Amino acid sequence: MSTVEVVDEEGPGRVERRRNRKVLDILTATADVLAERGYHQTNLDEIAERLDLTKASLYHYFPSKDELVTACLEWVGKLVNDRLMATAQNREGTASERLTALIRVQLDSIVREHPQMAQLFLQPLDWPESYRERTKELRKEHDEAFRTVIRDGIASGEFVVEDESTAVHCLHGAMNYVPVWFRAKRKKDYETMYETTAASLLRLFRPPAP
Amino acid sequence: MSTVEVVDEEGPGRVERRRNRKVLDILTATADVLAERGYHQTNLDEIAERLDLTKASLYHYFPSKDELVTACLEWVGKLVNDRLMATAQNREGTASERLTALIRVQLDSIVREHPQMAQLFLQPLDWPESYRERTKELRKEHDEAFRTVIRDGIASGEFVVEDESTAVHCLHGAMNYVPVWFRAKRKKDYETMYETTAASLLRLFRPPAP
Amino acid sequence: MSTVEVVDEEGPGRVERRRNRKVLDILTATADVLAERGYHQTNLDEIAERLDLTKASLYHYFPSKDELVTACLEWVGKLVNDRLMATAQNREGTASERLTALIRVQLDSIVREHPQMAQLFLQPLDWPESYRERTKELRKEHDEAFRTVIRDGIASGEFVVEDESTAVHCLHGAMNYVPVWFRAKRKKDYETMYETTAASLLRLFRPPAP
Amino acid sequence: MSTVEVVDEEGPGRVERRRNRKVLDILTATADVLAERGYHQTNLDEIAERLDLTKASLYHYFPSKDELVTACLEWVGKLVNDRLMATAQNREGTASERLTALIRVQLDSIVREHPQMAQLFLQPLDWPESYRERTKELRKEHDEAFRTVIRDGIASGEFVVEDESTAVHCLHGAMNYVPVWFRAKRKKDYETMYETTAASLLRLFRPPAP
DNA sequence: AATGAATGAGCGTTCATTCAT
DNA sequence: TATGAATGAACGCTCATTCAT
Repeated sequence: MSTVEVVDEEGPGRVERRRNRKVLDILTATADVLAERGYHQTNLDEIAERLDLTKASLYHYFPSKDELVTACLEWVGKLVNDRLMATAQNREGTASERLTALIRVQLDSIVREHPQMAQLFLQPLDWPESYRERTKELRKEHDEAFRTVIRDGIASGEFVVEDESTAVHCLHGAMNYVPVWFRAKRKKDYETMYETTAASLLRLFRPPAP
Repeated sequence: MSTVEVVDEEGPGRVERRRNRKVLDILTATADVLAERGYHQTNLDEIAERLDLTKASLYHYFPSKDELVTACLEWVGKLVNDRLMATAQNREGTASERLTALIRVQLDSIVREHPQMAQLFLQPLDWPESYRERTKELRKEHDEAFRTVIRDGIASGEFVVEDESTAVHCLHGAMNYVPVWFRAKRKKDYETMYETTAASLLRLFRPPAP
Repeated sequence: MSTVEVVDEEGPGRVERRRNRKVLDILTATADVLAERGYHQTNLDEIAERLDLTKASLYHYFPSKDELVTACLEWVGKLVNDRLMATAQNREGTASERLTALIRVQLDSIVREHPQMAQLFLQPLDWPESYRERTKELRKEHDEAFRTVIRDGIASGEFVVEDESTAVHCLHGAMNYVPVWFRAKRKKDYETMYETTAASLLRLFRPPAP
Repeated sequence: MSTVEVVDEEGPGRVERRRNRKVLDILTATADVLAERGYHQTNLDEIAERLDLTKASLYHYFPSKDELVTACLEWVGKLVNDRLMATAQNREGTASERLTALIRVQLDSIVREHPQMAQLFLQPLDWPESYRERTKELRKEHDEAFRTVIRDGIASGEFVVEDESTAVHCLHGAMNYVPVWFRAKRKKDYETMYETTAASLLRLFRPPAP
């Protein structure tokens, strides 16, 4: 029962496709509720209700609340990581341009697409311990996407940091905090925020004035 | 029952002093449990047990769990804000030196003194809505401590930012994220981390190389 | 839908034979799970899984869990009763020899062949009331097999009892208790246990020393 | 929180006495429901209802259903064992008289006083594994009460058995089965049944006629 | 005949809150 | 002031049963 594997919409049979579609629906609803209420105020009844299902039906797809939430985080995490990886591996442009692109992808993901994603990185104390382990790999991949570009920048002399890890952590902390303070009124606001925030954060890596 | 007012150890009568001392004990225990377990895994039984009290007794001092936690956050928040304010108002030294000092105070507070404080700023989704409002004032004060110095720096030309608010938010996000990734093994580690982190974050405000 | 009738492998048509074979498979699997887990820990999913079926498919053969379990008990009960009856009706040998044979058949059935059978007689309180009634006939037949021989023994003076019913109940209680305490390590152990237990229980009927 | 210790009605303070009395009430109600419905059909709501309590209130006295049931079995088991021990240690009379007394005590306990006690020894498969371990000590004590007298009888030549363990197991099996088949109509019936059953079972140990 | 999906009813457990003493 | 007792509301989870395909 591989419900926790990231879902592949291309199942062979009709039945599997139906099931996968349903799993996707459930993951989407779960992501929504998580985003609105947070983990502890997310209960299975609410998720089920949004899907016009009963709580018990969710257990046909996921064996527990924790597995459901984990699957949800892994699913969204994978989506984000894929975008980041694709962006990171594009070696055109300066390190600054590439890092800016990464920051924009990340901000777009956690602010607009999947507001709850930030939680994945913030790792609140009162989430079940299991999540930390289950999403370790995701966080590692995520980190690597950024480190790849940053190390390229350092190697080429375009970036200068006192301590790489510290700088990267500060970058992540600052990015993941954005959903807390940013509220868009118009669509244009997102773009402006991405621009300004990326410019600000780039300074963590660009050499300072003497 | 103005339990949410910050407690003043100097009450007029003997009885009130006794009560205030007890309230302080409760707040301390609450802060400890919050720091260890996080909000949702913090239950009144555990707080009471640490105080050799019963759950019911807590209700003589705080009318609800939310009030208790709020009072706790306000108490700790006040302590931090006071330290920050004192630091911010000391106008000796360059803006960089003063901002560095602020960052060190903040990191020391949320990493070493009151690990749960960071939650106050991260505002997890699944905390009761009320906290956000109740701690608004605290966050404003806190923000102002930093803004005071940063504006001085900008005014004097020592600091240069594209957007002040964005830079400040990034600073806060990065600082509050530190408890998530930093683990000290020796006492000395704190000092080193303060140093490196402050140096890193200062770049958000120092003029970049052309 | 006479699923509770004992299944006769010789159905007229091909289709019925197929069906009857399937019913037998289901009963066998049910008996296994009942024996391993006991009634309340037996769920339809587990039975279905062992048959490479789904829970829903079981409902094509039995209208409810209770009917399935009842049918299972009746099936196994019939098997045991048939063996007992055949043994009881063989009038060769002394009453002691014939009773010993019955005891061995019964022990062999409930300890080795169908460990769950004992439950049929122990009638645990928390089984649905219906079982008691549905298996009444079986218990009666079962009882009669033993009574036949015992009465013969009493009539011939070989057996002497204060109260026949009491002695028979004691016999049953003692036999059905064997699965609780007996654990075989080698095949030979069964034989030894049959021997010793039968010898012990025979005393309930043999005339005591004066 | 020693709720599982056998309750001592003599607590020092008034509060403790009140609590112990309540614990006893709960154990009694639990024993009743267990006796009527069996373990799996016993739910906390029913126990609570009989006590004019809510399910949640039970958790002030016992941390889980399993602990409650275990405590109940241990409580009743202790009562029976104490009676048995006292009877066994009285060395007056012949071994037959002493064993008869033990059998009467046991029958009285499981048929009249605590009908559910028999379950303790029958160890149904579908009870949680934990019970088997938790009540091991009780069963051992129980067994020893009988063995003491039986060994005395064997030593003095009054009893003769092929295999002591087998005989004792048969005795237990037969005794614990009594609640299944015996229904008293008048008070006198108990006495008659004790008499007849004890006489019958004694044969397991008395030397058989040659 | 077979099954995936769905569900209702039920259960054990947790916990903030209330109240009489 | 302190507390033991009690509780209602909620939640995660299980499972026999039903039904459309």
